[in-house]
Amino acid sequence: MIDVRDLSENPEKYRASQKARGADTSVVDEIISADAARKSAITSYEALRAEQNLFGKKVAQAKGEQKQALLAEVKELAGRVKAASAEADAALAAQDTLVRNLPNLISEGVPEGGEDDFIVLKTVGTPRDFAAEGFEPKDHLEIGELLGAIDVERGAKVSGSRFYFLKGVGARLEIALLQLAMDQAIAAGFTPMITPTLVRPETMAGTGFDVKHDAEIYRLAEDDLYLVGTSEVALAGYHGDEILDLSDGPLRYAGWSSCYRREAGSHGKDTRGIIRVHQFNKVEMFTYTTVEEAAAEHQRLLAWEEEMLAKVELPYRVIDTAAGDLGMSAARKFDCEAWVPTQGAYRELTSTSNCTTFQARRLNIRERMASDDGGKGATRAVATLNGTLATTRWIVAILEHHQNPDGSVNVPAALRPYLGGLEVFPVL
RNA sequence: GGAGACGUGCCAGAGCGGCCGAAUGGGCUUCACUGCUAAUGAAGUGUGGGGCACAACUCCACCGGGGGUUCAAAUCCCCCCGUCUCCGCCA
Repeated sequence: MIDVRDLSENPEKYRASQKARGADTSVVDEIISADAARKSAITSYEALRAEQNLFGKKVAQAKGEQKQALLAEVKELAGRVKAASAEADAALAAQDTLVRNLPNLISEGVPEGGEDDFIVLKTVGTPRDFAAEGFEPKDHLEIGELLGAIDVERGAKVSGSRFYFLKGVGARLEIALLQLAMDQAIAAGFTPMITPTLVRPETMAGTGFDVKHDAEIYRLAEDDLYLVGTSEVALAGYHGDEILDLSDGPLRYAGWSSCYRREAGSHGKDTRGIIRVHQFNKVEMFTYTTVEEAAAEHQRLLAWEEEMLAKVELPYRVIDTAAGDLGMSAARKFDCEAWVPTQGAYRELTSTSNCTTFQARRLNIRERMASDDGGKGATRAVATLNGTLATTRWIVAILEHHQNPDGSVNVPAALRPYLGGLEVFPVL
């Protein structure tokens, strides 16, 4: 949720942001007028209420006939108070709906345009030249089957399309990868967390997902619970309705969880293998910090993602996502995309977003400010950020990039300690 | 799933439907006293929003959340959420 006061004072800024997203700019003015309506409704309610309170005191003190007379008089006032209260509630709800649907203000420097208008910030490593090596690379599914690592047929049999089994070295690789990620996060000072994967609608909504309309979300209507697409949701909700002390620096959590996505709008896309699946595992970094620190923390999260990519020895590039392709809650987003040889393309392996105060406002997460006189200072919304450290999809790039002509796969050195020293995944 | 108890400020814990934003104790902050610490004494100590000079003062909202009854609700009624105890069931 954005800051309505800031919006009222700097509407141009928000119009520009909406325009950059390719979204409707008129909602900005709608919010401003809704805010004015809200204020005037509340003011008249409060005035009436004050009058009623004053009357109430008189009623309490009066006796007998006098009391009866006062009661008759105040009854009429009570009716007006009730009407004013209803009006104020309606105005508040109207404004709230508008504000909740307005995406976050994009940061300065975010590229304009849509999905294809990202800017490549850098490219690290070089894709392997399989032609020069004299063999045709196999895709991750073919390799996965040769290694007995991935079984999508039985995944489909048991659960449907886009489900799979990781088996043998496939299962081991996933565990190793996530452990490596977790250990890196812990070394960097993150608190490791295993999070709930079913959350309440308020938590989902607070994180910036539209519980009612988002086609990506699995719902358990019977229980009014929602399967998370990332542990970010649970980690953002973790400190909901709390006042944090950030005087010792940011609060950093590394969440390990399964993630669930309906992939409703992606029929026919990435249907082969495990690039795009309904369920996968992920280690996610999540930071609560101050608004001033948020941009620097965003760079740190990106650096940690790159550190992880370096450990598994993959060539990748970093992109700065264009405004039109940002999610509801992100003010800026960087993705790391690894080279997938058989696709001849870079594919997203990590994504880190700076959500500024957007989630914190919805979830009511504030920090205590220092005060001059040693007492308690005021509070204000914190900034939240998130970033991927490893996911099941990484297996795709690892298998393809580190493959040998016979289909066996070399294990990156950093993963070996987690695999009992195994250096090669052999063909069965 | 069944039965019951409870949910108040940083914590503990009171609170006849009006004088309760809320007793009391602890904690915390400031001051005083003390060679230091401790102890003691005094004062202060919720959050958000509005008026106003972001002062004094004052108004509104908030006693798990949401509705309702009433001139008036922390206090009565209903629903939901949560915690605890007992029973059942299943890991």
